[in-house]
Amino acid sequence: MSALADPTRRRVFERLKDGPHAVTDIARGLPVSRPAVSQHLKVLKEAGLVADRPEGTRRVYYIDPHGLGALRKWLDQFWDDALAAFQAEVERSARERQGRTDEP
Amino acid sequence: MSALADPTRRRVFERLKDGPHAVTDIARGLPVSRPAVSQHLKVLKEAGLVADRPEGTRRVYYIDPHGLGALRKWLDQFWDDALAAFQAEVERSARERQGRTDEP
DNA sequence: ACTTACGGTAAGTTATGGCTTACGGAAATG
DNA sequence: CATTTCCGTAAGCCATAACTTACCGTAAGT
Repeated sequence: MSALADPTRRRVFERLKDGPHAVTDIARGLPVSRPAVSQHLKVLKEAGLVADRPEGTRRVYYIDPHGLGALRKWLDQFWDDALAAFQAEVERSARERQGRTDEP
Repeated sequence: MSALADPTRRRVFERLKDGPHAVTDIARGLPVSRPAVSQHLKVLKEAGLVADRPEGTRRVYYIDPHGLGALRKWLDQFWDDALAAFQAEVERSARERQGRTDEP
């Protein structure tokens, strides 16, 4: 999750959304150097968000659905809990407002 | 998204998962000072992930379902696109392997 | 075999951001 | 009105991380 913090790294990641790309190809259009992109890809790979395969002299990177799925699962769980707490709070708030109509 | 990068800030956020809490209450149990928690809450608020209301002399923070929903939506969209690209790639790869059985 | 293209890694610099201490303002309490 | 509690903000420090340049290994083309 902290792997997607940096804006540039997110751009690298989003660049892979439409399919596999080589490193130089990814770096094209980004305001940073190619080694910087390599370093970002390393972080994304360690986070399990991307994978890579050699293809001749170049290295093709693509999104790893496994890591992205884990992130989605975490967020969904969080969403369920938070929503439940939120609704409970709304009800509690309503009950409190109701009880206060005849207090001071 | 980059708002949830820092581990401490995630702990602050997760602390609100079960309902609203005041600042001092949140800081209790965390290894950082209260002002640090305030700063984290400021970031989370600017990201639209939490909201707050004054309650006497204290300030109660709670998760904003709207911001969290937006994040979830973004991730779901990303998931769909990435998965589609991944499956297309798998098919392309299979087709390539098939075509290569009688080449060289 | 020589050359060229591609990409990972090292070293060093700079910038970003998280933390602390210190201070000031607003609301309840007496 | 004085005091206390709660919280946000400012200033400064320090660790981390993002970026660049330079270098080296590897695979393809000629």
